[in-house]
Amino acid sequence: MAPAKQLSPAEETLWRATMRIVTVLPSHLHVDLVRGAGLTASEYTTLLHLSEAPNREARMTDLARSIGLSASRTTRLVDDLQRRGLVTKVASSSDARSTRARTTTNGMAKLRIARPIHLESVRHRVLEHIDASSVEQLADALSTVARDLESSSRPRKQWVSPGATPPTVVSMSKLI
Amino acid sequence: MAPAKQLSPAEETLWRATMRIVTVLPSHLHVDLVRGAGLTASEYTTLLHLSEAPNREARMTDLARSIGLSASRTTRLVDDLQRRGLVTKVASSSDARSTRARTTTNGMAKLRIARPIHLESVRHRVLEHIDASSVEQLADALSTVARDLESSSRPRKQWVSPGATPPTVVSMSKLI
DNA sequence: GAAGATTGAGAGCTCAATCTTT
DNA sequence: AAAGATTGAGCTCTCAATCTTC
Repeated sequence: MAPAKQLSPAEETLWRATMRIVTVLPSHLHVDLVRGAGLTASEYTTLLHLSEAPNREARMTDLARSIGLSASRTTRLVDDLQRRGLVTKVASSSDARSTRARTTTNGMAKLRIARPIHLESVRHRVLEHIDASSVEQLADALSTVARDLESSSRPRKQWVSPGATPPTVVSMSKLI
Repeated sequence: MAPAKQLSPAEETLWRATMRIVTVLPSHLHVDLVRGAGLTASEYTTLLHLSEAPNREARMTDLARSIGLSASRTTRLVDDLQRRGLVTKVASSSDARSTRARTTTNGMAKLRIARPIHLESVRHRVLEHIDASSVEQLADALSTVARDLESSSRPRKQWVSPGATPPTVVSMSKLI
């Protein structure tokens, strides 16, 4: 465990930019989507993942993992989408413990409306501001970071500090 | 308004990596900080910004803007830090409307403990996985994106869809 | 009236505890 | 026991409304 070196100037620049993007981008995309299509980011992602799954359906647990939310949040999210007619929950035929979520025709229609709105948002907020010639190398570099991030220890359970165990809710406002 | 072109393969790769980073990185950094130093990401950022400000203090409104949180959230955050002795609130001498937050000696000490822990986290989670030769160009590209993100219309107020106005809370779970 | 700060209400999310089925 | 899903409690955060001072 080295004694935590300072960041080099280039690293510091990179880091501040990263933090700013990580902080600000999600809310932009979210708002664009809510305004344009009446879907939250989580709802859009849920519908998108289901739409790409075999038979347009998935187990709750698998869905939770792929959209990156907790099981409990996924339950409430899907229940809400069901109330709005965009998704249905069906009992699994092979395992009575599990529930499967499936997109309805309305859900697919909603997604077809939302998709171009979101793509436009992605272009407008990010892609337009990247030089076309550097897209490829950027894709490479960030893919590596993303992959290694996945494999690094998941930040769950277990606590090192003594005493109480504060809950792990994340916010992140411009950590530098 | 063009009819929303699809993403090219390279763009799609870049986009998925971006979304994965934006989704996963904050929670990693947050947890590393909470475990290692007993500060949330927002608390750390607050202390850091105050520590860099003239006289280690700032108006609540200015602080809110620089840490990227709402005024109300900042109020409650600072109140909590004050309860823990890391910050004090002082009345402004020039404008009776405004309150200024100032870090205490304890707050500075806490920050000195947290800083190397956070830097180690940043290196471990991100910088280590980037080739040294590409840090500079990455810094350039992301800085441009970050800058343009700042200047693009802030996603506040005003609604286009008819009827109710859903609140704008963001989550973002792997939007693709 | 507008700006600065706070309070009230409520959304999104997580963890821990629980219930059912394997 | 362990896995899948849900419920209860509680945190972070935002918007809208309010209060005070300019």
